Amino acid sequence: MKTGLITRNTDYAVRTLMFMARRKKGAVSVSELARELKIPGPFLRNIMQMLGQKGILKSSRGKGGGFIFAVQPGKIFLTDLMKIFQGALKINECIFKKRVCPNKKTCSLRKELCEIEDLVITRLKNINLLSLAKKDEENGQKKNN
Amino acid sequence: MKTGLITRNTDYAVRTLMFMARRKKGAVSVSELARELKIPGPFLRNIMQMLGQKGILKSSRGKGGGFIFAVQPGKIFLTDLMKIFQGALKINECIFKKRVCPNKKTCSLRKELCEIEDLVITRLKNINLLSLAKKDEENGQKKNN
DNA sequence: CATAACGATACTTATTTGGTATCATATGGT
DNA sequence: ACCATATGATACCAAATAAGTATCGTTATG
Repeated sequence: MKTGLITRNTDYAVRTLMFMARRKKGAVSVSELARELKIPGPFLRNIMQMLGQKGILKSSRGKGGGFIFAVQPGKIFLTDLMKIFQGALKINECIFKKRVCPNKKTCSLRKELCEIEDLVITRLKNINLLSLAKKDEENGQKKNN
Repeated sequence: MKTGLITRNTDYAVRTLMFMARRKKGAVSVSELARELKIPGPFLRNIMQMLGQKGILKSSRGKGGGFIFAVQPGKIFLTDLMKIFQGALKINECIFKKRVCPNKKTCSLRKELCEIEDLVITRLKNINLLSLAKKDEENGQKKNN
């Protein structure tokens, strides 16, 4: 299936923020992040700028500048990033939205899909960047033992 | 979000099969279905041919010909149709699949998404065409009272 | 004042999705 | 026999979305 749950930019954003959460220290530049995470530099730049605009990150310009969290990683949820990069949280869009759908109210397919959508969104809402980063670290340590 | 759970052809297939399940009678032609369901004829034709090839429907050619179920609607699941039109059931594709992902094993994002994927697929596997059609009918009746 | 950073924004390219078109073959009714 | 109406197979086209680049400008530091 090519219709995935999260897109590339959301994914990159998540991984980058996870990296930053673990790294702690001060501002990080896009070029360092791109190098470290093997993400195309210019693309990551867009992503970071977006996160800045949306208030997730703060930026400082000039030599030694870069990005730091404006919001605690524990308070950044996967759904926030999905909203930023993918728009409204919907995994099921009624095909007949724009056309005339005579049975929007009665459509049982729609009902089922909406239920599943709710399920997914509920789960996604509970995933925050801090816990993701922590779990990653734990898993990494296990692996090394 | 544009990355939805089911695509147009799957959706059309579901609605068409629901229609056929309720209609019962013998073979139905694509042109009738297209007219009735307001789906672009040539597109629906592809869809129906696909369903024929995959053994969901049987077809008869010539005047009076058309499609009938080869499998009982109660034994056709949403996941079957998704597989046919959207390929393998995956709502989360690891971004680094083709590249080198150093932490596929430890990636906590991946883990979370896989869990959600399982949840969704479990639900989808339980949805069959007969029950969809029945529920639709019930809902329609309620509406009319 | 050069260099290294971000801000804003426009542009290009690749992929996927949605939809058409065409030619061939089969079937039933007159 | 023949024509209208079906599907079979397949190739093609177009619109939308996703992924990635490029450029010019501004700000800060050493």
